[in-house]
Amino acid sequence: MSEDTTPDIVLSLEIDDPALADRLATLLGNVAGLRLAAPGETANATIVARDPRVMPEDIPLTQRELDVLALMAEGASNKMIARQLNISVHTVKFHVGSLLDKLDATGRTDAVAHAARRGVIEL
Amino acid sequence: MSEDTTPDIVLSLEIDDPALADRLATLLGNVAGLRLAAPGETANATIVARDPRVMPEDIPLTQRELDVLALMAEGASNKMIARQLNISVHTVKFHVGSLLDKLDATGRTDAVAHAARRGVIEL
DNA sequence: GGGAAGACTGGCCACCCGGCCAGTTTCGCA
DNA sequence: TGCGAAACTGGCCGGGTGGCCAGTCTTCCC
Repeated sequence: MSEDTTPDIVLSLEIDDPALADRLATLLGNVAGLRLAAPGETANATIVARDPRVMPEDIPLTQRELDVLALMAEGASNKMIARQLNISVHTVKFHVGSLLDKLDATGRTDAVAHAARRGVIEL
Repeated sequence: MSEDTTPDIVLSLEIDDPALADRLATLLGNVAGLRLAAPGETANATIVARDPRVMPEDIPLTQRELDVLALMAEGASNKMIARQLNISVHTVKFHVGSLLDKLDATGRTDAVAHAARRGVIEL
């Protein structure tokens, strides 16, 4: 049945919602040139869906907090952030404190992890 | 054309490889019940493909280092990690030091960010 | 005019972090 | 049997972090 050099595209599904996963599997099963990955098979691409219940509201961070957060994610210390942003270390601490508060984090590492999880920043 | 309550599933594409993205777009464009997302539209699911060239070598971390790393990503302090793993704070520091070394990080926040980027851990 | 929010700064302080030194034990492999 | 790797522990210490207090300035809005 095949023709030449182009094999099927192999897709894997990572969908939280069982109903959606089912519909997709059914629809994609009938598409020529596509194939769903067998268990353990490495796919060319993955279809993902974040459960909408998981990301409720986005956190209202100010521009300055985003600036600080981005540098934190780069592993910068308060001193380095202060230099980069041309503000005092005290001000950096002030913004970091707000971030820990808003992101419900216990420390800067936790804050970066939370922010990445919620899509506030991209690692 | 429509029938009842079931709208099309909206898919967005996030594919590094232009050729693959093109093939998928073509194939999926002809599937009834599916639709590709318009720019800015929120999709039900996203098709992603990580460029294999992007993840070269994996870092040889020991089991214990992975344990520590996972807890670090949760925002745990050295003391908390020590309690969790039933080892001394000194030993935790020892493993953290190795992690900073292997992950080429300047601090624990940087280490977690690097590890997440390289797929060593999942946030 | 008064209030609220954001950005900014300072001092102070307990605690944490990371790097240095040193050591022990256990395990697998040559 | 020795040798390295991994895991584990200790002391020490400079610097970083986070929380508390206090304040100023600007901007926006009622």
